[in-house]
Amino acid sequence: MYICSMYSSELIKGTLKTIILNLLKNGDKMYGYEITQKVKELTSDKIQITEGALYPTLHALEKQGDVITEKVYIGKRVRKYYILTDQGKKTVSERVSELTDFMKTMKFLLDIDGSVQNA
Amino acid sequence: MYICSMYSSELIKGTLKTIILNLLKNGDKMYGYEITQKVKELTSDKIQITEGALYPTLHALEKQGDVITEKVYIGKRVRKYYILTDQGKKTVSERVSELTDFMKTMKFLLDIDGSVQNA
DNA sequence: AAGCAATACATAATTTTCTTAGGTATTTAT
DNA sequence: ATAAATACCTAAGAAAATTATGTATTGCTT
Repeated sequence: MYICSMYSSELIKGTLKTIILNLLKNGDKMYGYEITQKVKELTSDKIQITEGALYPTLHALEKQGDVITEKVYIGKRVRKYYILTDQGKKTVSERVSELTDFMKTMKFLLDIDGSVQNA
Repeated sequence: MYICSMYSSELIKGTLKTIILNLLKNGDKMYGYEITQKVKELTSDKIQITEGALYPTLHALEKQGDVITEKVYIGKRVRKYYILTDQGKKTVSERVSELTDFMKTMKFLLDIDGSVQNA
């Protein structure tokens, strides 16, 4: 899984596209490595995206038209920036709403018996 | 995926064990079919566990010692009840805490840029 | 200057987990 | 009678991650 340090490997999957798209939401262009570092930083190392998960996902997002890319050379080293398309913007809000709704449903489902979770 | 009606097939995976274990938390013994119906009912049809996902998961939970089973015959039809073990109780609280924490992390990660989600 | 860590990209084999599709059989409602 | 609901199960395939590689540049340390 792309989560290494904190969460068990079976817990949550399928949120990677949502995480990536959401980071690009406000028009920032970001490159792959930058995304991994940003997520790591924002979550205090709780979520660490591995490269084996990241790059195939970025390529899939490009293929389905949610992002376009822009290569930039920093010296001899290449950086591939990812920018959200208009379609991508639609996808982000759909995905985030969906995830928000799912989390509400899960919260209800897990608290339903009356016991209160420590959080 | 085991979610049919509402959530996209890529969104969330890996929460099935947590859902099942949590339903058994307060000592209720439940059988497979009952679990699918309970989840369907509690989530207003938003989450529908398919049998192809359910039974292998139940067998895995038994194998790893989180539940034990008890066969009961209702007429000629068999029901296999699942009951949480002491180890299972530990697993539930770990899983639920983990999921709760992950959802908090995700919420922070998705709201970080200042925009407010409609929920 | 050598060597290691960090930066930056990428793919491939494997594993896990779910979907889809199939199978058996009993009970209840029409 | 026959269809729908109840109740169990497995197997083939797909999707998404993990783990293990690979390449190459840049910066830091000794």
